[in-house]
This record gives sequence, structure tokens and C-alpha cells, in this order.
Amino acid sequence: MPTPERTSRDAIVDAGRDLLETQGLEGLRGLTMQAVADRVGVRAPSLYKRVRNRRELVALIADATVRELGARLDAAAAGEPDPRRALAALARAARSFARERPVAFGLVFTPGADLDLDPESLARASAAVIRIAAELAGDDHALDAARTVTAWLNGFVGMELSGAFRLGGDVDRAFEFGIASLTGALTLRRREESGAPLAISVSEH
Amino acid sequence: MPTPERTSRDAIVDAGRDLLETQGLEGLRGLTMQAVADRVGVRAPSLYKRVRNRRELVALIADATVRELGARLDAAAAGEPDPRRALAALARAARSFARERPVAFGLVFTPGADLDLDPESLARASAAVIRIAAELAGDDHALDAARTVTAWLNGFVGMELSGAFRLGGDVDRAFEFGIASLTGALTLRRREESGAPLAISVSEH
DNA sequence: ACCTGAACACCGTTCAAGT
DNA sequence: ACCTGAACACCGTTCAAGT
Repeated sequence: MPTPERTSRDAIVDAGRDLLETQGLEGLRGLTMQAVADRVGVRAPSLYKRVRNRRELVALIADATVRELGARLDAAAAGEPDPRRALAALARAARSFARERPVAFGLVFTPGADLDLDPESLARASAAVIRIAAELAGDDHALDAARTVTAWLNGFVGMELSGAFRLGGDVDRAFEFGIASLTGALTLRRREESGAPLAISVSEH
Repeated sequence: MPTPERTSRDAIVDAGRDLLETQGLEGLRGLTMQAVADRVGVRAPSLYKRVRNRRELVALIADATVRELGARLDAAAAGEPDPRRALAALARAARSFARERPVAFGLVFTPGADLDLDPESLARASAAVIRIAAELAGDDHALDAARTVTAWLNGFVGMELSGAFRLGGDVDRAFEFGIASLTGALTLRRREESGAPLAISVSEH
């Protein structure tokens, strides 16, 4: 006689996302299988019917986060036809998202995390940056430009979440300074290309 | 009758650094108190005479890593009088260090890690970037410029360690592209200031 | 004064037994 | 077919007892 399903994979992931954000990944409260089970109303062993193990649960939470981030970035960039304004809007949207879900954002961008995220989710999350980078820097430099922007953006937001900006000053202003600097640098790349070279390239080794 | 000391705080931290790099922070092998104790030749409870708890041990490992990074950055930048070349050398040194100690580097730059690193170690590690940023962008923009460079550099290296550059292309080239772009952008800031404005600033908001 | 075995609480995970 | 209590291995940490 089959017993009825008392929870679902989605409910488990949602509970996990919530717990991650409120209790952290590891701490003494932390994202434990026990805590997730309590939230969804089953005993811990039942979770293993829906999820291979805790590692997979964490990966699913990370994937959901990447998808949501991608949707936000798309929406922010779509509203701005001018690529410079679109880049600024996208960057601000990423920063807002990170402030809403600091722990999940941190998880996704943790260097050694070794979640293997769904390539499709990742592609979706980076599509807008790549498109804008191509518009700003030209097709030849699109990938390099996108990597420069993404690195700066992830780095800035990650440092802000870590409290790494300890020297005072206005962090909002530093963020806008970064946007303006990158926009300027990438735009110049395009100008260089179109025949008006400026002596800005640093000698490489 | 006092028993002789069979280990030291330094030996514990060194063993911890080694284990962290070879076994990872958490995994099944992982940085466990048991594994550290085995390495230094005592039983796990004895570690608590030298270190408050595992959390403190991890923080000490992170601090040692930051100090070593700082020394490397200083050395790399000191060899180059031209600030543009100095910035490039510093960036490459940071990337090399991250490749030598990927796990420790990742730990230090993990967004939610909540190690509270020694402010002195951090100041030492960021001094060279700030000095170079001031030379490139002028004193008024030094802090913003340093934050832009540091964010890009940490972001790039972190993404590289995560395997986040999945779209092919030449990652080395993207790194050099980033160095050149940032150097150009910050240098332009200075030119703008000195009375030769270029229409590169993005409209803010 | 430092070291240790024993013990505790906690956690991820498995599994046989229930329905 | 899903759920559960019981159990296992493992981990961080404490502590009384040894030297």
C-alpha cells in the first residue's frame, strides 16, 4: 500500500534556499538535512528519496540562484537600448540581487565550491553581458570584454559581501566609478579598432 | 611533572595549510582536526591547547595566506618603476599565487567566509595596489581605482579557479586584455582630470 | 604544564521494517 | 511507493585522569 507523497523536490529546494539565507551554509544552525526535513514536514531520511545527498541539494539551490540572477540581469539590460546604460543597469541589478540573497550569491561565486552548475543556467546568466560587451567593444573583443566586466562585477560584489572594503570611502561611488571606467575602457577598444588608436595599451611583459 | 611540548602553533598552522591545499577544506578527506593532529604527531584534543577551535585554525591559515600574498605583490610591484608595468606585474603575481595555492586563495576570497583577517595583514596586501592606483589615476581617484583593480583581479582569478570561463577562448589573453583595459581606463581618469576630457564617462542613472 | 582516552552532541547517510 | 526509527561512521569538542 503506497503512502502518499508528503513533500516534493521543489519544496525541499525552496526550504533549502530559505534556510541557506537565514541560517548560513555551515554554521551551528546551518543548512542541515535535519533542518530541511523539519521545514518540509518529513524525517531526514525521507529527503534521500528526492535528492541524492546534501551536496546535490546545495547544487540545486545554487542552480536556482543562478537562474534567478540570469532573469534579473536580462530584465535589467532589456530596458536600456544604449549599451553603456544597459551595462550600468545590469551591474546594478547584479549588486541588488547579491544584497537580497547574500549567502546564495556567495555560494555561487565561491572559488572552490565545485557545484557543477547546469551549463544552460550559466549560459542564460551570462548572455546579456556578452551581448552588451559585443556592442561596446566590437565582436572581436566581445568575449574578452565580457570576461573583464564579469570578473570586475563578481569581484566587487563578492568583496562587498565579505566586508573587504575596509578603508572607508564611499563604496557606492567606487561601484559607479568601476562601471564608468569599464565602460570607457571597452568603448575605447572599439575606437582603437576603428582606426583612432590611443596609447592606452600597457606593454605586455 | 610537566610533559614536553610535542608540537607548536606554527607547526599546526603549517600542517593545516598543507592539508588544506592537498585535501580541501571540507571534503571527505578534508581539513579535519584529526588529520592535523596526525600530521603534527599528537592526538586531536591536544590541538586545543594551541588553537581555540577549528574555526580559529582556518582563520590562522587564511591570515598566513594573506601575508604571503602581500609579500609576493610587493615584490612584483617593486621591480617596476612604471606604474602601468607595475600594475601588470602585480596582477600576474596574484594570478600565479592563486595557481600555486588555489584552495587557500579561494578560502581567503570566499564571500561569506567570515574569517576575520588581521587588518594589518590586509593593509599590507593592498598597499601596493593602492600606491599604483594613485600613480595611475591621481590621488583623488586612488581608492576608487584601487577598488576597481582589486575587484577585477579577485573576480578574474576566482572565476578562473572555479572553472567559470566555460566559453573557450584564450583565458590568458582575456587576463591581459583586462590588465590593458583597466590600465587604460584609470590613466584616462587622470587625463580627464588634467583638463583633456574624453567622452567616456557613462551617464549615471 | 601538556598529553591522552573516553565520552558527548551532532551530522550525513543507509537500511530493514512498516504502511 | 514512500516514510520512519534505529543504527553507523565521522567529526568537533570537553574533561577528568595521567605524567
